[in-house]
Amino acid sequence: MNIRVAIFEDNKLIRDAYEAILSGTPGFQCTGVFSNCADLDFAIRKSNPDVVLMDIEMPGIDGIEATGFISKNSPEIKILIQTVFEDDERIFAAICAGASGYILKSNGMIKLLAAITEVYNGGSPMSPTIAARVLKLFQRFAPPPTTSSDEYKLSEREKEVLSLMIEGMDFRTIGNKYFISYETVRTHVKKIYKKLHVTSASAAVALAIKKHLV
Amino acid sequence: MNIRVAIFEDNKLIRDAYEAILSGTPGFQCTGVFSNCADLDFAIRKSNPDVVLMDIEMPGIDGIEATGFISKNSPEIKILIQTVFEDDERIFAAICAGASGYILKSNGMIKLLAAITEVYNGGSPMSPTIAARVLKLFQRFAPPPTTSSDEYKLSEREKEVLSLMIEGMDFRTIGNKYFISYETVRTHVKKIYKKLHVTSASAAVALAIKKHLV
DNA sequence: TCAATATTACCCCAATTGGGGTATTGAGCA
DNA sequence: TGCTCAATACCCCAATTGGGGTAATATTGA
Repeated sequence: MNIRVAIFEDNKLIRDAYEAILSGTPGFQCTGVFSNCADLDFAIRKSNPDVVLMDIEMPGIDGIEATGFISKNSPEIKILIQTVFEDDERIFAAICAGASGYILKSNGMIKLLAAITEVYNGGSPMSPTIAARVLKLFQRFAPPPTTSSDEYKLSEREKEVLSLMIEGMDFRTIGNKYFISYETVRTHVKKIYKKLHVTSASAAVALAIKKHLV
Repeated sequence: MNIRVAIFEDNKLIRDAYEAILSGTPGFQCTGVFSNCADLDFAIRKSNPDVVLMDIEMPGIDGIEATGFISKNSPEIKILIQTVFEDDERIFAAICAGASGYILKSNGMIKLLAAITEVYNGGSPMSPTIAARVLKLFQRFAPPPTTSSDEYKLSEREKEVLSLMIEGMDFRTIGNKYFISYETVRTHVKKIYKKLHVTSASAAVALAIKKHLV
């Protein structure tokens, strides 16, 4: 199966080069080439891509706006940002908009193909310089010392039960899911509450989500 | 000029392999090999590295603690985390501790050398899978994106009540907080459930947190 | 090997919750 | 001026939850 790639790039030379490379490489398939995001919705539906190769700098709707639109409406599509810039603002905006990868145009065609494959497979290729900026941004925005999540030492079963509580299931339904009795679920829940120092499902769920215990 | 590298790794086989590779490759120099972080301060002063290759899983002081210590006391030293694990908690902790790069042990020796060079030059090499997790973590802490919090059209009072439910308060306590009766709180809660299409406090709390309704 | 823990399961009982009503007051709006 | 809706408050009742036990089995760890 080929990886279906749609290209958004305003520079004709680069655009044609990308298209040629993708069309000429086994495993890849260029299903759409666009010089702007004017009719983005149509472009996406028409090209039906697995991966979008997105230039940030474009006239009209820019690549970050377009990224936000695509990731909101078609979250299954991976978006690989391509740019000549590496400033914090754009990186930050692109990530928040839902970009899956962020590489520099200077990286060359072989790396580009590798990056496309990686985003397709769920990874997030980033140039090391980009990654360095992401880490710095991360450290800046990171919340105060969160308690290490297995601080509470929940057992595997307890985590499973807790995760279904987060889905809003009642104890009987949880029991059915795991083929254990209602009373057993209750036993687990009681232990969870003791370990988390809470006395209600709401508080347990809130804590679990906030501290990412599951 | 060689890149001076100190190795912290408890597995002797891996440790020796790293040392051999580094010693045998032009441009690199292994200035210290340590099986634990017992005398970390001394180890760093003695080996005076440009780059520390740090294993996360180590007996005694683990790699993350050690990373925090080094980056605090010698911020000019780059720390490249090496691990077999790729769970969010460790990645997050390592980044916050000041790691410059985070790669998987399965990545192989050639990539290891490339990664060392990249951290030395100020980049942050990351496996694409690691990077994907970092981006997800990032998006989690970044500004509340899509969720138009008034999607569900909760009234102000309802949002207030919901926010206290997230704190794990029971209805009576919530009533006392806002100087309204227990029954009124229940009335609000019922309306909240209808608006959110849930039937339990847990589900309401989970939805509220996930979609940033409050 | 012995102790601790995880997982399973049940009992009892009080408290809370979920869902269905009804009703009054006041604000905002056509 | 009616109409709608938010906010307040109460009633009833069934179901679920929270907290306290006890106990068997299996696995783990020291």
